[in-house]
Amino acid sequence: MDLSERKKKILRVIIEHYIETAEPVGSKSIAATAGLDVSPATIRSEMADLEAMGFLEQPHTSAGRVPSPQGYRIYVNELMDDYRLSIQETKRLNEALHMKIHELDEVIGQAGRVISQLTRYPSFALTSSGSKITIRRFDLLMVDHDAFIIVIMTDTNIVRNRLVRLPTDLSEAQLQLLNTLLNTTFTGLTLDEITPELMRVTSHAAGEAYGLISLVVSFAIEVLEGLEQHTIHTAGIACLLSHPEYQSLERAAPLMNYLSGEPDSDLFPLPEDNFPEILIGPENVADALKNSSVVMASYDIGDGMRGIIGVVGPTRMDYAKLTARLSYFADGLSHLFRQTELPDRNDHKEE
Amino acid sequence: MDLSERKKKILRVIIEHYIETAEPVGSKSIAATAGLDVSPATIRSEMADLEAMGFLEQPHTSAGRVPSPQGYRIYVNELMDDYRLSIQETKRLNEALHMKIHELDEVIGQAGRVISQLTRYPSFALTSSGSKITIRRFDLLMVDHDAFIIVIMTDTNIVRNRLVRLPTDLSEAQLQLLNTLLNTTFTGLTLDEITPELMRVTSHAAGEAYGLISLVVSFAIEVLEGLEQHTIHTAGIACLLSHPEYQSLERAAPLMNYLSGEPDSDLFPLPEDNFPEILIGPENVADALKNSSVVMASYDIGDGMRGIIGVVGPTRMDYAKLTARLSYFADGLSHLFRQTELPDRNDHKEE
DNA sequence: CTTTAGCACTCAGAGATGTAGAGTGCTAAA
DNA sequence: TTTAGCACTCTACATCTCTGAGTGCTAAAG
Repeated sequence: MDLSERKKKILRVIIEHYIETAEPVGSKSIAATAGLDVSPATIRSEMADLEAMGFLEQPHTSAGRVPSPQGYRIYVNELMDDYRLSIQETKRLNEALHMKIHELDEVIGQAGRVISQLTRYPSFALTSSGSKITIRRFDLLMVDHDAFIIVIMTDTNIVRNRLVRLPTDLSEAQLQLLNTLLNTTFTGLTLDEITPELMRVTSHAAGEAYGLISLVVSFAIEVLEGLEQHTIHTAGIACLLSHPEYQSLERAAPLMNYLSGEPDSDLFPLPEDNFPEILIGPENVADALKNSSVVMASYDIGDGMRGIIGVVGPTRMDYAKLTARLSYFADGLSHLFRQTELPDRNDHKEE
Repeated sequence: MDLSERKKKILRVIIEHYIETAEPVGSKSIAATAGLDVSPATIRSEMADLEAMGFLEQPHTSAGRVPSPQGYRIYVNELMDDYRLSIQETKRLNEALHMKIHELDEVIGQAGRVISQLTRYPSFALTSSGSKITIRRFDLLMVDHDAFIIVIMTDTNIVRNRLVRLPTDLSEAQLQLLNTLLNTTFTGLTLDEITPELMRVTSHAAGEAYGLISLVVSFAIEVLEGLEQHTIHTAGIACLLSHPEYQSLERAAPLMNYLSGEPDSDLFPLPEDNFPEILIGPENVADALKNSSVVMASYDIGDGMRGIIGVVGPTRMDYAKLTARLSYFADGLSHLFRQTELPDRNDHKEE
């Protein structure tokens, strides 16, 4: 992109002005604001050029200019300054990061809710396991003559349990037998490797504990499926309504519907590096997002899993501020997961 | 309430008409619709009476009448026919009830989402434990020289777990000791009975396993707190936007904000009997709900716990249909919990 | 006493009209 | 290349009118 310095400056001023006011920007206000000492007329001809290049759009003839998605893109890539978080902001973020790590799902959801509150945009949160998950160990705990608890732990250190009540009685010895059988046969297998075939063979070997094997293993399958499925959590959908671009229901309703019905998690590509990812308008895959933007960051959960957290809003968002906040928060989450105890983080973020 | 038969009939027709069309009802359309052969003029004077009694309201002089909350209340209490679910509806409801019982929280949430889809209203779901919950048993599972899993089971048969990693090593024997200590000292206690005092005393008795006791017990406390706290799940908030009364943002935004920020669960009184509860407009405690109605039903989870599921919508809702659906669904959930396996329910619901 | 027809009255909503203001593009001069 | 000037365009807002639905009241009829 070979834009003259002046064009760059003008584009940048327009975008930042528009991000703040949400109203089309006219040549006059630019001439007044910008450090460049030229008349509105000059700005006008530059703006006409920028529009011809596709970086600006005009809602109608007598309105000012509005950035196009490509305009935002070039702004994000080349023009935008890094935003330095203020001390208050880091403080708030650190406070928000003071959460206890319980169930993984809970943390994910909680993180989303917090981010939504902090940014005043709807948020989404999901996890992504890089590799295939397997069961590391089974434990069966007898609680009653006809009931026991299955405890399953994956190689990613996630623990799930279920209470099972049986129609028939059960001896401690049986349960022991079953337990060792499970641990020798079904550990270290991915979802694909647990075939009905294998289950049948093992069941026969188990003798009287026949039905129990399939009971436990199908719970294991459920767990693995659940973990690979990456359900996506959304929070703060109502935040949309506070932004001027969603004052009309025609604009707000489709997006809200999309977000509240579980959006397809495949549509959010995992940011590869640790830097936040920005998807502007039509860069989004999902139709419902074509008029909106997504900013997201990823964090390390440990054990080969990553989490993604992001916000959805109008294309007119303060990308600089949002990426700064999100990546700080994501970093904080990584720390949190790495050492369960959050370290003092009074330091400012250094780019 | 001593309303003449004719007044009752007129009120009923007005309400049902309004529920269908969402538009103020005029005397003419009533005269045409209703089975009573009187002229619009007569209807008018009756309507004037009904308005004076507080059952109808007039948006403005030249509009028709609209039911007041009291009008709905009398309709719900006295005038409304029981709605008989159609075969398709029972079918759909039964299909929706074909869900697997995993984690309790999951079922609660799932039920809410399903109800929202079926009714096209936002839904909420929560649980309520009648009595105090206690821990029934502890299990500690060693997974590594420096890590173990805490498994806790409540007297309400809820099982929760957590993986704990320690800075120091740990022997199997220590864990055994700890386990028996926990089971003898901390079972059967309510949240209030687990005092810091008790923890300190027991910790000393534990000797070297000092810190571990408090680790496990504080997890137990977390679990108990979590269960007593009744977090409320909401789903399908965006459904609001499809109803005419929420076309304007001033009406929709406060309610959506209320629902998406976690509403206070105390504001939803537990329906005492098994019949659905209806709260019309100002009958609601929460300010945000004063212009809306809530219909809810409760179901039996077992072990002294009940679940509540309900929908939120405009006061103009088809209460007959909603109560029928909700109570059918709630009954289904009760069955589901009672026997984990849903029985054939091809029968229609008998009042 | 109740019901009905007739009639004047009220008021929201849809259209039409006018105006103000912001912003533009073009042209010609600096 | 930049700038001032100017005619032009178009939205937003306010005002106005008109229409139609629905009412309440009154007086006559059952």
